[in-house]
Amino acid sequence: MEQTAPQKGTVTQRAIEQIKAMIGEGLLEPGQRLPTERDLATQLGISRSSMREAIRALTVLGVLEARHGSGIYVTQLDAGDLLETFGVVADLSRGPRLVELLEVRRVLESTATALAAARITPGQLAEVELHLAAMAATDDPEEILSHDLAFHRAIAKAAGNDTMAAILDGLSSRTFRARVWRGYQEEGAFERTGREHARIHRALVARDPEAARAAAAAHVGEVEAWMRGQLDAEELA
Amino acid sequence: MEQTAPQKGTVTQRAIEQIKAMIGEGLLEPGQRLPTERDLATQLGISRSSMREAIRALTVLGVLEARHGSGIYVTQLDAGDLLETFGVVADLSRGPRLVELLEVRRVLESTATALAAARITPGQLAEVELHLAAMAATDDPEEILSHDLAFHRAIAKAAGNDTMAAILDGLSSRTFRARVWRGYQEEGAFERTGREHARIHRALVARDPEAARAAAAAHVGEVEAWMRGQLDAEELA
DNA sequence: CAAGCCGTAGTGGTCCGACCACATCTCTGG
DNA sequence: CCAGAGATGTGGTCGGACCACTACGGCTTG
Repeated sequence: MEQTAPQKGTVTQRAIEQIKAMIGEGLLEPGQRLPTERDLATQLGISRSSMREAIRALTVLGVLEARHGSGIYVTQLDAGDLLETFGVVADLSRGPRLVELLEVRRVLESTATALAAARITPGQLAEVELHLAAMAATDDPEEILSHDLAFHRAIAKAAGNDTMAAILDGLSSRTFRARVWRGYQEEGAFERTGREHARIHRALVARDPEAARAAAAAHVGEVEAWMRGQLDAEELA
Repeated sequence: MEQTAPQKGTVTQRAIEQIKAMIGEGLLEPGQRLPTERDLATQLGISRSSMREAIRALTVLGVLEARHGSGIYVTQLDAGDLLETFGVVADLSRGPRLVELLEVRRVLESTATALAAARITPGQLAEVELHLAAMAATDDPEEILSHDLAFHRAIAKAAGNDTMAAILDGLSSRTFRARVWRGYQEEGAFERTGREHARIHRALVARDPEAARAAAAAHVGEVEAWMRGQLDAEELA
């Protein structure tokens, strides 16, 4: 009698689409609490198991958030929430795709750095300098990695485009970065990296977008070139 | 006794990480078939329900693919597979974030178009021209939309960076594009769009990367400006 | 002998009902 | 008035049953 959906795909898939549609149509606002799993399952006419799978799917996509004992909530739908999954791409990529990833990062990072040079506030600049100093003050690779990430993240944030910053964040996921640094440090590339960071910093201080763009592009380009070299070496082996 | 994992997070979450790790470490190759859900659940010491949720999660991430009656397989892990989820970002974004999305797209699309101008093959150029002609030959908005998407997709593909192409694809998801076109056509912007496409095409034929970059940036920039105008109008209302 | 049909075993898909772990509110006792 | 103990409701996990579909093999048939 009530034939709302004409049977396409699995029930779970349908449930995912329906909830997504509800959010898209504004029926569910960011931060809002959803009915319980049991109620939702009843409403959509499916079992709780299937509903749970749908919820799990939307959870990993950063659309929903399940709090044990409390309920299911729509996330803020921030760029960061939705783009968190981007990290798995970097983690699971290998070979030629790593170069492609770096190519994309070079394009975005140089643009973001240029924008940051024009827009960065004194407070944001101070944070950038903090990470820069921290990197120079230690020899612990783990710590350097952390501040390297934070350094670029702070710059991306200062560019004023959260979406771009979130993508860059995913493009530089921790495990991805760690893989690069591991082989990187054996070639005594720390000094050169430090110089490149300093160059980027100078451009930000000078509020020179063109210089910032060039410095950032060169910085990522170095890693890119190194990665290409690694791939060629592997091929010969 | 055998305390392999020291209880962190939910069981399902752990299962997701474990399978992801297996793939990351090369224990599971692209295209390979996994054990059955029942066996996997036993191996990881969890129930089938939890295992199914983990599989569902990795499925929506484009890492695994479940074929009813056949088994579970690792995808090719292509950029397209992994970045399919990117579309939901575009679908669920609203307001200012749409502008940010277009800003990212402008940066990437202009770069991709420039690369395409340098690398495009005659065959690829022919496909681009096919969609260009198809757009000019019809008045059906639906069909124009399809060929508009295909036009840009073909160019991105010709740039030779599949990852970048996949991101651009997500950035121009169908529903996102449809929303723009709907209001766009009321302002008789078809002609201008046509001219912009022609300009891009000329640059490709001339194999002029700089011209291609400029044309693509201007093209996306137009949409960007229109979107900004829409937002301002909404604010006043 | 070869080609096609068909049955069967095995797989993912769905459902159910029970119980556990945790968060939150309420009610009690000081 | 407040702190703590309990009750309630929520998501998390489990086990088992059955359905829908695929793939494979043997069987029939030409």
